[in-house]
Amino acid sequence: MLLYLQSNLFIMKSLLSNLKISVPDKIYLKDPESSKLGKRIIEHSILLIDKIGFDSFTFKKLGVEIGSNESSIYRYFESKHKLLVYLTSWYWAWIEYQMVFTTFNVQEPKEKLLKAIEVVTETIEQDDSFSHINEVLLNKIIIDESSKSYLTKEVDNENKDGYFIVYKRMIKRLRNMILEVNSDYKFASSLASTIVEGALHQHFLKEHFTSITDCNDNISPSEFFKDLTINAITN
Amino acid sequence: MLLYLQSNLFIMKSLLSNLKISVPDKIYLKDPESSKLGKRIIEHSILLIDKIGFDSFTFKKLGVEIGSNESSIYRYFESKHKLLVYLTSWYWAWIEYQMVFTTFNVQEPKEKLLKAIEVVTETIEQDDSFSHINEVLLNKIIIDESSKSYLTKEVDNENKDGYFIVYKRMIKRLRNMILEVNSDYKFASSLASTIVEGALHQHFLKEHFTSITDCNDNISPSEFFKDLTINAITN
DNA sequence: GCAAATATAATAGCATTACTATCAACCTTA
DNA sequence: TAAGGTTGATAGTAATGCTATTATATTTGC
Repeated sequence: MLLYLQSNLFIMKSLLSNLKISVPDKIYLKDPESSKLGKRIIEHSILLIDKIGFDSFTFKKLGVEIGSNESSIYRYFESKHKLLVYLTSWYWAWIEYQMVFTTFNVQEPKEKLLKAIEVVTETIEQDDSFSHINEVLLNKIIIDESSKSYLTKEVDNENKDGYFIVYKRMIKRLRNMILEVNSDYKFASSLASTIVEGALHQHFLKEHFTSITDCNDNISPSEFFKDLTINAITN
Repeated sequence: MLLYLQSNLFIMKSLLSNLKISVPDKIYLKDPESSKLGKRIIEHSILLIDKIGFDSFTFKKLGVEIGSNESSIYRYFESKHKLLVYLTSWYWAWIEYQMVFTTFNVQEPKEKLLKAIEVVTETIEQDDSFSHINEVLLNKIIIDESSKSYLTKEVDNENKDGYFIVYKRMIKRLRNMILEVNSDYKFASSLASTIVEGALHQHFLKEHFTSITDCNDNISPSEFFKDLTINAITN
């Protein structure tokens, strides 16, 4: 199955190189995909946030990193918060694409669901379709920082403005696959959101709080959540 | 069972009024429980963080709120981050106490586990044992802000210094109760940590992202996690 | 009841942050 | 070649996250 997944990934990557991951345009002032500087902002923001953490990250420091001016970065994003929202949206849109592609031709609902869970919970492998984006580091940022994008006093307004649609849409797809296996299951949405956030959390724990997780180099969060899901919905 | 739980709570509260919730002393410079000002700092930090959010919260604003000086607050806590770590430790120690007390005399492992899950996942009711602490608001803060206490570049050092032992100890108790029901279950630690963080997350979703949760006024996160746990570990 | 010790308040100061504004330079492309 | 848009440089501002110093209360121990 791993081999199958990998060859799938190969086909998908060649497809993706002609595609643009679509992020809601309210998030940015100017589309960073539309210019060289914009791409450098995305590329180096990922490197810098991974290096010093989102809390210490500033546009001034990013400016130094890309040999550009702070004020130029402000022309793309209103604030570092919006940049984080952009990065998380991009990430989930990319995961969503992989999820849809990987499960598209799978008939058996259970097999389909398990593949989808794998896509959202597995450790990320480098994808070279988007040369300026380091997906491995972006995944680390999602694990360490993404919850800060919605744990704010402005969530409800930003949610109304569509900042989190990609994330919610991806979770709804997962919920639907759960319901395809068992349409009587009462908690499909909660299970889907628990799988996604829970997997990020288990990845965090295996790096920092090893005593309260079973996940490590041998047991992956993916394994745990596949077992959990199957037991929860099939009886 | 609800009645039984409530009478238990009554006995527990009278007990608690003679007890002090113990928080690791590395977290503070001066024990806020040791003075009137210290207690005012805790009391009003809960009110103010709930009101304006942790990101906008500053010691200067808190000083205004309690009619005291910024520099006086700095004598109790090095930073607002440490104050958050203090509040979360206090909260989990309080939950841990309720968990131990509520399950103490319960013989049947499954019943014991279900009661423990209820304690960690249910919406909090006001507890008047600690007059300066509003547990309902503190619970809201835990839902909205607690992950910021460990999602930092300093986690590993702070973890070594024991900042998170209360939290980890509470999760280990829950893991042990899972193992008492089924000692062969392979993911007891991951399940315990998923229940605790997952419940906070579901509480957040039912307030802000209702489309990706099944939880609402009729279905509680507690119900979901009890069902999930039983299906996961019994077969 | 008074002195000593301790806690708190007031003020100032400082580097950094998170921006905004202005203007100049440059680079396209019609 | 003029016009429009993009980027860079510089400056400025209010707020943040502290530290330091000194003065004033308050508690306590004798």
